[in-house]
Amino acid sequence: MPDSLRQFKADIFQALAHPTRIAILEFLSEGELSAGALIEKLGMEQANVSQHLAVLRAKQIVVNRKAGNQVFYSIRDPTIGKVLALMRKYFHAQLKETIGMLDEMEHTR
Amino acid sequence: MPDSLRQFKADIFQALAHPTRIAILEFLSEGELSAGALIEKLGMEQANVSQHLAVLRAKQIVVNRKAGNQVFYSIRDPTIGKVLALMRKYFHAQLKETIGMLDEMEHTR
DNA sequence: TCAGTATATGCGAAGATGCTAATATAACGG
DNA sequence: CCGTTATATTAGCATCTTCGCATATACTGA
Repeated sequence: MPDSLRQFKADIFQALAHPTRIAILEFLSEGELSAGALIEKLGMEQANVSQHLAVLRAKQIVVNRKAGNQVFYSIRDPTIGKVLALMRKYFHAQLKETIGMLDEMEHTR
Repeated sequence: MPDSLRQFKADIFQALAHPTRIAILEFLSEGELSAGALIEKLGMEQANVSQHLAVLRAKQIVVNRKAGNQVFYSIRDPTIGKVLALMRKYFHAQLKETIGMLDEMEHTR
């Protein structure tokens, strides 16, 4: 695989590599939301959220639609949602494994 | 979802957010490899590859096994491989969309 | 024990990222 | 046109990341 493809993937992962942006995508995975609605749900500075949205826009992970005064955001490709779902699964697997290890330690103590 | 979970996911994505580390994982997805083999396949500085491996180790994305002189690495959870496969699919979808746009521009020119 | 091979780690420079505060742009109602 | 609301952008600072270089550690065979 050419390095440019890997760079592309790395860029997408980089865009996902922030808790706030993950939160934004999780909210958006349930449907379109205005920037203001996101700001309220996240409870963060307006400028900060706007910057995170800019990152997601730059990588074309989200698209926006202007409606009068407001800007509505949505996830462009549902595959991104699947990636997040897989990560959830991954997290659970890791958690179970950790618990299993703790269990074993408990028994062999 | 609590923020700690999002932080966890973000940390994993951060670990994936580098072309070299993606290359490493792609090589490892075909099976266990020694650090030396990876260095050769990647054609990069030994110390650099070792640092990237350290990042992947820290997030427990890869595990290592010592065998005499060498250290063999492998992917701990195949879910990570699935995430990479999904990203490949995502890339193709994006590519197709871009080509489609170019096509349209061509026709309406 | 010593030389050689394989791998990891520490350090400093250069660049990227994320935050806050301030400011800019755009659309609306009056 | 004016003030207000919604959103984006800029600037400055602190922190993190990545790299190359040097060095450390660990194992092997003589």
